[in-house]
Amino acid sequence: MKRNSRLSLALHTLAHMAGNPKQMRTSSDIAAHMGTNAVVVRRVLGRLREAGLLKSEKGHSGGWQLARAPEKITLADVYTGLEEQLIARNDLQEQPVCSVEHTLYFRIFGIMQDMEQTLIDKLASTTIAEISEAAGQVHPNE
Amino acid sequence: MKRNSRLSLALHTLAHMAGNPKQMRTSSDIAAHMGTNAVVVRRVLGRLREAGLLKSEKGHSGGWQLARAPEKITLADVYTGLEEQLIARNDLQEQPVCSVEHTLYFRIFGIMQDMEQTLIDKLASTTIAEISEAAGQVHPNE
DNA sequence: ATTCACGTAATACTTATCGTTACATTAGCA
DNA sequence: TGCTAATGTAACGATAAGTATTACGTGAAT
Repeated sequence: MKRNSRLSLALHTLAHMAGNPKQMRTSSDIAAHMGTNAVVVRRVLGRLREAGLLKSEKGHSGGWQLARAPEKITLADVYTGLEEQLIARNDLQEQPVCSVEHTLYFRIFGIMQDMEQTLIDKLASTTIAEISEAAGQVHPNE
Repeated sequence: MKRNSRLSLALHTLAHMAGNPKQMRTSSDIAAHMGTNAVVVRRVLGRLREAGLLKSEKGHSGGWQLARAPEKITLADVYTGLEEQLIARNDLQEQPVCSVEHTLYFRIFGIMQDMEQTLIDKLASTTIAEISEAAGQVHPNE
């Protein structure tokens, strides 16, 4: 078990979808490809649906699809859609009383905020369509 | 309990030490101030001793001290001394077979490596002496 | 010698994440 | 209308990382 594999799972799945946006994929099929469980897939992709990146349909012939063109979905969209906060997570406890800790808190907090934004900027420069193309489409149906 | 409080603990402790470098501090006293256990303190500070930032002495009147002037210890020294890898940790599994995953892996890996270096650069611009001064030395003996 | 401090192994505790099961809901299809 | 296949979610268990605690060995000062 890895810590925080949600982003990998999401990016990997959407990059595949970018290779064939029309195709409807079930959480079960996706889970098999990713080596995990269908419920886990639905949990992760559910967040991206709320973020407007994916559509899901219930019932027979239901499943998952991109909600918009893969050229218009960046890696940053996926990252922020998951509300990950990989860097600037607030385990920098509550407001400290000690003046040294207080000073450190704000210095580090500021740096982490900058870093978080830098990461998003870097991720924003690549779309899932580019990933799909770069991968060479070895499996055009996936 | 917080996840990865080692860096906070280390920075906080060293910033205090910067305010009065001559003073010898016991892991017990430090632990009391930080709200943790003496063994935890020794574990964390032990890494910084190996990194050459601290000296420790056993026996009566033993304890911990900075190994060099606080003006010559940056936040980056502390970070790298702990070998933290806050960002670029390798929970990006082994070499993937799937071409899409492979492509993603290298793209993300490259970004994370850049981020890690960026973080170190940012931390390197501040010394623990500066933190101590900015904190206003409310408690000159700590 | 005794005491005080570090060094470290072993173990338990806590928390986040992931995996699994179970069941309700919804939509197509015969 | 029932059956099947899919999502949506709650509940619970399993695992791993981090931290806390206990215990004991070692070294140095008094």
